[in-house]
Amino acid sequence: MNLPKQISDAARGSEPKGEKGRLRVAAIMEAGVQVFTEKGYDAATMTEIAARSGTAIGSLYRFFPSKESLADALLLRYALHVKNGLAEMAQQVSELPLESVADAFVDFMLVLQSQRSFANSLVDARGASADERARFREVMRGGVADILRRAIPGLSPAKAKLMSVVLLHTLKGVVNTANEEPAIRAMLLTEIRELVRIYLASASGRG
Amino acid sequence: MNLPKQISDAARGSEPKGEKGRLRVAAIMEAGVQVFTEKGYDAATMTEIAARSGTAIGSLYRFFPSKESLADALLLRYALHVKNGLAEMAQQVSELPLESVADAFVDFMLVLQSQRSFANSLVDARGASADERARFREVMRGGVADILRRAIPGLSPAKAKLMSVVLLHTLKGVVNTANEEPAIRAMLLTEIRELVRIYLASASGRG
Amino acid sequence: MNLPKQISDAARGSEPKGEKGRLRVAAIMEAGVQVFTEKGYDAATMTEIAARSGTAIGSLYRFFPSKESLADALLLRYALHVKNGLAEMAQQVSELPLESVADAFVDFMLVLQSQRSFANSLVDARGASADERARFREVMRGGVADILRRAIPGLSPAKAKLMSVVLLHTLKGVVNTANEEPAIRAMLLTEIRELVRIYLASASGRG
Amino acid sequence: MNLPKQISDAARGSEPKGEKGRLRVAAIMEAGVQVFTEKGYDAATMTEIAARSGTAIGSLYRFFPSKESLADALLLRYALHVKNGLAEMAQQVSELPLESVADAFVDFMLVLQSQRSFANSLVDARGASADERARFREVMRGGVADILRRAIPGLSPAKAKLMSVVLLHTLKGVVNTANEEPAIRAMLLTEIRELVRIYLASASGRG
DNA sequence: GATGAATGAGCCTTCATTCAT
DNA sequence: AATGAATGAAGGCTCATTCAT
Repeated sequence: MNLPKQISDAARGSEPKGEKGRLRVAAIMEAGVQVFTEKGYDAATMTEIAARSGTAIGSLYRFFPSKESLADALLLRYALHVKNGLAEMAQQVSELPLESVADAFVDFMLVLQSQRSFANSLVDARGASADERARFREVMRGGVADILRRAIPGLSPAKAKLMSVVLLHTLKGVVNTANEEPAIRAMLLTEIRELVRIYLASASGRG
Repeated sequence: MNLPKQISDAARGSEPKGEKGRLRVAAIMEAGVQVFTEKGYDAATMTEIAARSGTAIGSLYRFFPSKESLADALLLRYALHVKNGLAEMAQQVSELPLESVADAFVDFMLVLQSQRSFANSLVDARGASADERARFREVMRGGVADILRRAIPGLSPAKAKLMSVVLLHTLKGVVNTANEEPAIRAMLLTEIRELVRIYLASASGRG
Repeated sequence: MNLPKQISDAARGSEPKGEKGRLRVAAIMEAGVQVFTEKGYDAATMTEIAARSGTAIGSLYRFFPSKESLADALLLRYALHVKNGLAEMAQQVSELPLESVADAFVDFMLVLQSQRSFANSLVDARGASADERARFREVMRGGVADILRRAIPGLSPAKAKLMSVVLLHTLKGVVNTANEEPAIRAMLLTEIRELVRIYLASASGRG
Repeated sequence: MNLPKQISDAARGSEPKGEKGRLRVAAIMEAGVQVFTEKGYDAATMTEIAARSGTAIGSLYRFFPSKESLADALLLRYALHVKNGLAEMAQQVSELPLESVADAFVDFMLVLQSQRSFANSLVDARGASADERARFREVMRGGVADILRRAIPGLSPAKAKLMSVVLLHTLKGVVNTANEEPAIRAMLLTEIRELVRIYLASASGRG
């Protein structure tokens, strides 16, 4: 796919050079996350990403042959990250009361947060390729749907999928609170927690 | 501010030229909405907006001295539009059962929809100025908060404001459903309606 | 096709602005011929062509939306020029002795000369679009074949076409002599004249 | 000059490394011919040439310190090759009827053909240095002139040189036929043979 | 000596904005 | 006031060449 060339090389074995390459890729990706987050996909420039990561523009293009490929890689990495997180959550969820599950969702978004808002720009602003964006959405929805079915026994797969879409959107609200003043933000988070809680409760009742 | 120059002129009195100017501004704004919606803020070009509105690029710049100012004006107009809609809703809301209020919110978003997604691009993609975006948010929140207080007697202003933020975000989900397949979309809307309903009900109970 | 936008505009009527545009297009094309000739298609830069024609790079792109389109336009113009020249020659040819026809061919190439070598770069170096290059070749061959049939009664169309290819190539040699020292060049031209002469004579005999 | 450094080294004596070096140089040159032929001088990249020859880019630059130097070396080698071919032809030519000499020229170009078109790119596209290109031309002309004097007794050196230029250009037409459809091509070749034949015959008569 | 990651000048192209007409 | 040609900064991207390992 759009994985950086170096990553696939590095996957085969990690010589000293691979090590340096990996560091560089990491630096670029970090810079990418930063710049995309700050400016949005279109306004972000490869030159700035290169500069911010201490890389020559040519080197950046060595690892990511296009702006889109960088966005894709970032999105993919993030998707993987989230997937793992959700998988973990899935394993603990069956033993948790529904309220805690709600909290877990919110907390999960809180943890992602910083890495998250850039994902929003890439997904919303058509930054990444259509494919990658679709994949991303699917991963998110699948992971959440899975948790929901464990948390709410008897929930049909279809219903879980539906809920995952709505829930995911609601949780996106958590990230958006980042722009509010701290005091307000805290209250907003509480409010969102409450909303998620009653959503799950309701579904549990209905289901 | 970023109001079109002609608008302030026109405010003073409407000579034939003012009339023509108003028409032209309207045409530009319509074209602006179209192009921003289709391409997003960054990818939209002033030249295309001018062409699409049958205006010379120079004239466009006479009315809107920068791309951002056009985005600002569009956002402002939209905010006003929404404000009115919400104000209308506010007047009917006190006599409605809470479920109907929930539906009204969703239906309202559905009505806005087309005009709405462009607003999202401008707000999310930093198309408009930070000021205008903030103003936009405030208008939305204020209007919704007002409705909430009427729909749910005893709701404190602060709580209403808080809820408006969360509710607004949830309702944004309505617009996003536009990308889903029709069958799925219908179910998603139902799901969102349900969520809004229980949210209001819960607030009513808690309040 | 790839005609400069301004040219088609100007074709409709020539207002003062059209006049300026035409001048500018002419300047650009002249600079294009120069630079393409000196450096070849690939090594030529749009920036230099712009500078050499006293045009801002943006303006250049207003008239010729891509490097290739400029090359195409240049080739087309040249093709038209040659076509006319050949058509003219065609009308005088039936009354001329074969030797004079041969000379006419060589002289014709001599006249074209300066404009010619750039055409060679564009055609040989894949500078222009494949279409335009094919069209160019066809025009040249058709024109020459036509002349041949008038000059050599009884020449079949197929044979004329064949001969036009060979003759055209031979005549290309005239242009190449431009790099030789004057004294040598004169003798080379005489030699080529002789070759063309005997080629025509032979064909006349054979035909 | 632009000879590969290793070649001069190798000239002194051939240690194992010299042997390996010579192989490598050969591989690079082969790849160079391929890539230059396929893409033309400008579009060819050193990286691809390196890859195609199984050589590290750094090594390529050890042998050929610049793209131009590689082109020069290729042209030189080709010139030598042609020189030998012409020398061979020269020895058989005195016993051949003039028609066969004409055919021999055409056949010779046919044989070179594949290696030839790359030379055209390098020479026409200014790929190689001006010096090397001049040298190349001289070699070709000298070789052909020599043959001409043997084939046509009494031909003055000056006249032979003159004819060689014209003849060489005509023969270049043989290579160009490669782009035509096979049926057409066959006829073109016949036509060229005929032209060369009468050219030689004429010179023989005149001489 | 071999390797290939790193470099950065420079290319083609776009587009917001200006200003002469 | 209207027009649209002109401008040039800036962006994404390529590739010849270098140099640390």
